[in-house]
Amino acid sequence: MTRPSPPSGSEKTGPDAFALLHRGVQRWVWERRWTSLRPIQEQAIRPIIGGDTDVLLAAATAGGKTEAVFLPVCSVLARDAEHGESTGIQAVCLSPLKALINDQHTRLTDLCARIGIPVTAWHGDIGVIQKDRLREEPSGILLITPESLEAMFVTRGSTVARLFADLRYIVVDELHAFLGTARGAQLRSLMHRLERAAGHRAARIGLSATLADLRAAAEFLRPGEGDRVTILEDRGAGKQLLLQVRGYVADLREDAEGGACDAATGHLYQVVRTGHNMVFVNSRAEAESCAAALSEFAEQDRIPNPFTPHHGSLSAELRAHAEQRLKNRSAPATIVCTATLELGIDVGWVDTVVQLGTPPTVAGLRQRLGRSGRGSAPAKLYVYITEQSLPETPVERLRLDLVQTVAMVELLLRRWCEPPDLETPHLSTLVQQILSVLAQHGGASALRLYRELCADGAFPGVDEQTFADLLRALGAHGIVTQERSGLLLPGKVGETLLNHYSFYSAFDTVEEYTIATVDGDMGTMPISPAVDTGALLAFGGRSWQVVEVKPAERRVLVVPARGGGVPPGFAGVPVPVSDGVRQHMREVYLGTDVPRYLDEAAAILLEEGRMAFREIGLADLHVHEYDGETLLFPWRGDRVVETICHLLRWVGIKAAHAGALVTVPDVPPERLRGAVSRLVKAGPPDPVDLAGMVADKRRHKYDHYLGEELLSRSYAAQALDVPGAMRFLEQLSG
DNA sequence: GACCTGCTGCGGTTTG
Repeated sequence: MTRPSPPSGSEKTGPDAFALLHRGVQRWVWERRWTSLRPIQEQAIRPIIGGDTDVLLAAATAGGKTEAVFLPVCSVLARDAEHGESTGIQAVCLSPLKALINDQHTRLTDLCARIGIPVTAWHGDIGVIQKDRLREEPSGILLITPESLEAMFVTRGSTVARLFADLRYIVVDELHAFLGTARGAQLRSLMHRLERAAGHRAARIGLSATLADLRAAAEFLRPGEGDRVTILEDRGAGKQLLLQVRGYVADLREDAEGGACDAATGHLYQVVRTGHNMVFVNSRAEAESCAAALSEFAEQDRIPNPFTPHHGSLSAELRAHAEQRLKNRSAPATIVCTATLELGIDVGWVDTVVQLGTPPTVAGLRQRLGRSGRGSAPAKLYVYITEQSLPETPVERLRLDLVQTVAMVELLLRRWCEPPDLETPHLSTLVQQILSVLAQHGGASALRLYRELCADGAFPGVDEQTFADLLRALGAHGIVTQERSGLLLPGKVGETLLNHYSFYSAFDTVEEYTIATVDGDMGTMPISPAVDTGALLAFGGRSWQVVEVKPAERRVLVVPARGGGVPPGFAGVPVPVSDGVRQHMREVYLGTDVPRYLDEAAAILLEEGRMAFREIGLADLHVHEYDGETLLFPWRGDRVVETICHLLRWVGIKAAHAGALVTVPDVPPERLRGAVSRLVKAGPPDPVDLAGMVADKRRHKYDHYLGEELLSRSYAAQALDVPGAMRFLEQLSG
């Protein structure tokens, strides 16, 4: 066969970056007939082969990140193998999804087989045979979830040091998915514990979507040394974006199925009835009802139904089937999905991305948009916003959904996105990690625990005093117990937690029913609200009738029905709106220009919102009286708004958080101002005291073992912003 | 009205 000339180098990396790759790896690249490596792939070779620096690689989905990491990693491993130097797993790749691991396993197997490096995929669906094989002969590359790695520490702690003795690289896939989350705190701790078990540092390599603050991501990757991480970014060629925000009005009070909703769905149908498209919605119920509504249009048109719902309550099989339909280019296919398809699961390029309703976050909107634009074709995004007809209340007149959407699109175009909270210690996850370390070593001293978990910043911000307080609280709850020698062991409750498989995840989930048909399980639904025999359900894009509920087995049996199903009552918590978005909403109200990406109806809605903003007098005031209630408009994120409510309650005023605003019943503006002035004069309470007043402070899996004092401190740090709230109250009183 | 993610070990039954 003919050999194309090797890919050429760029100025920045020198002409011989490709030459640094192992011969077997070079051969594999030639066989792929790649005419050149992408810039980020070339830039990554030198620092990764050098092995003496951590690397953060940021590029859009399908930007070739996986190869950028594994061409050099495999080169190093292949050379080691030739010198017979390795006796253990040399590279661990931590990934947030099982589907991504399967994907990567397929992609890497061919390259690695070529150079004789074993690749092992390891997660809950992988059989015990493959796992045993790796435990007996540890070597090569391990692709694993944080939860499975956690399980390895807990159930076979004594073997970890041997398995990872030769560890050179820790790769984190989709790093942005971990930032600022419980799972992220766990991941950080696991990386730290891996290096401690190995007895040396490994080069950490993070793969991320392009995010606004890559320095913050670097700091997450190597706490305390983020400024020494090598950052490689491929911002792409600045792909052209075709964007339209479409406005609709619907009278929600009279008929939820009203005419304007149909108008929006009717237009949407015309946009997505052909080609390959993704419609993102903000809830699982909406994914079901929207897919059903679109399917009805298809039925009326007598065309094969191209619409499939996709969300987290559907079984893995049904989801894989939907993904397969979208990938298959021979027939039109449109998937109606929630955030499940934001992460990097490969569904190929799609023609058009649609967002129904306000996007959840700017970062999420960017991820969703990134799915569109095949090759050099422009990315195409439609956003549909439905506001109420005949608005009466200030909230209705302000057209908040549309204005929030405009603010988010503007921020997206400026490359801004929500900053993750990386500073606050995640005490719930620290509880999990304490138990895990005790299981790993069969007990440990308090000092060893502190060194292993908190030193070097795996849990930044946890000082020795806080750690001691935490251990005391855990002792009081039977999570840990102390021997006379001082050795800490899991307590009775701790043992129970450790012995159940649900221990390995850092996040919490509620128990659910499995929805079962004669052909197999379709997915899950909440146990509450209760479902009765005979009820009609819309699920997986079809209608079903419940024939039996088996509470003991946690199963609901269903049979196909002819239609009329309603989506199950999925439970959920709101996604908080960030400070940056709310502050920019105020700018949008104060502005006068009408963005070109608004259709006529959306432009009218924006003008209506701006007019209401001026009429209510919000340009100068942040307070308004309506229908016996005083309304406050802080134009700040949900965290600040929530804190304002707590501060008002602190001085005896009943205040409620309602989206962007605070409502205060039965207190006229003047009296409220007086109370706020006194609060400002007296100065704010200690945030921990303020938190102490909050009835239910539990937010994370193990929060209820923290004890009142630590829980208040944790809540104050994570959920409150007292300085931010005081700034608004000072404006109000001033 | 409101996202997503993950999971061991063992005992039992069935099948070739």
